[in-house]
Amino acid sequence: MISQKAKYALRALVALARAGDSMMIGEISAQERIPRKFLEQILLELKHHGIVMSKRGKFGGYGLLMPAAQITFGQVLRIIDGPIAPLPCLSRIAYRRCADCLTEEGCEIRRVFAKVATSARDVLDRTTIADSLGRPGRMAAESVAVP
Amino acid sequence: MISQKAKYALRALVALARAGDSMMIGEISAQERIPRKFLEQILLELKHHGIVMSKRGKFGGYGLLMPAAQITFGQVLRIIDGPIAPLPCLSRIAYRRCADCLTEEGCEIRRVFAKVATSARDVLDRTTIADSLGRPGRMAAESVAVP
DNA sequence: ATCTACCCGATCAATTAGATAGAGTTTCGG
DNA sequence: CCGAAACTCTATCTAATTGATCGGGTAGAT
Repeated sequence: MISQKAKYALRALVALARAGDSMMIGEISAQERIPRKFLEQILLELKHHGIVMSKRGKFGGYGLLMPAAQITFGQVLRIIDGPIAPLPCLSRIAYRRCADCLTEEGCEIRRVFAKVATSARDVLDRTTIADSLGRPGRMAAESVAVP
Repeated sequence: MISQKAKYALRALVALARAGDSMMIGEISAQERIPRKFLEQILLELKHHGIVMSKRGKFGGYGLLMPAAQITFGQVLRIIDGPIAPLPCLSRIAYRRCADCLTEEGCEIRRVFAKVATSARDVLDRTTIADSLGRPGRMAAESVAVP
């Protein structure tokens, strides 16, 4: 399960992408039904990671810092929830050896979950906020296809 | 991330499958480096779900109740960790509507994670304990293939 | 009888999730 | 310059979950 926080972060980014320009925290909060103060934290975190930018003061607000077609779900999930990998010994951003595992190559569990991790990353690192906005059909790879 | 508990459960089952017959908790615990009392809980839970059986008294122990080729990773994970789905609204065993989501069909987040869930289940529900025991190569689907 | 090994409920410490609070800082209109 | 609006940041809180331990209970073999 992904955290509620990550879901909120993705929803906020989708809202910003759909709006096409900057929005105030209050607007996003109301439109997406996200607790306002919680959303503040989330957007701040996304800002610190260079995903969004903000303008302070009256008529301030948040806007995307990168094109929506360059922000992947994987990127956002890693910022908010940490590793996507189902086991610490399979994480690329926060690898940790399993303390109770003798040899990594011989680990049956690891072998199976490596496949799960690969296919999850396949989807999450290829799907962008812009992709998710489109009609239910085609996403990622197919988005560049010729009609 | 799957829980430590689920990892222990899978490791215990793999150990039982490899051994080919029943083992005492103490043996599994020592061989797999799993805290003994914690392992008791886990095996008990697996027993309640019909995955393993036990014999009490002197020379007692645990054994697989189903052939290792019929116990899937998905099955074990659902017993120990609950739903595999990354969102409650995508779970088959514990569906819950997202409280903050207006329409399920229009939810961009859901659409993307539905793909992740499908590919995770593809692996986890097709891979059995027996599969994981084999040589690093071939698993699941391919195991019935003609040479 | 009694030793062994499983059965099972209670408890516990540490961490995390989800959220709220509040003081501070920047920016603008007038 | 003033003050309202809006973002910034750190601290704190509560409930739930995780990972684990404890201590007795009960069945079975000798």
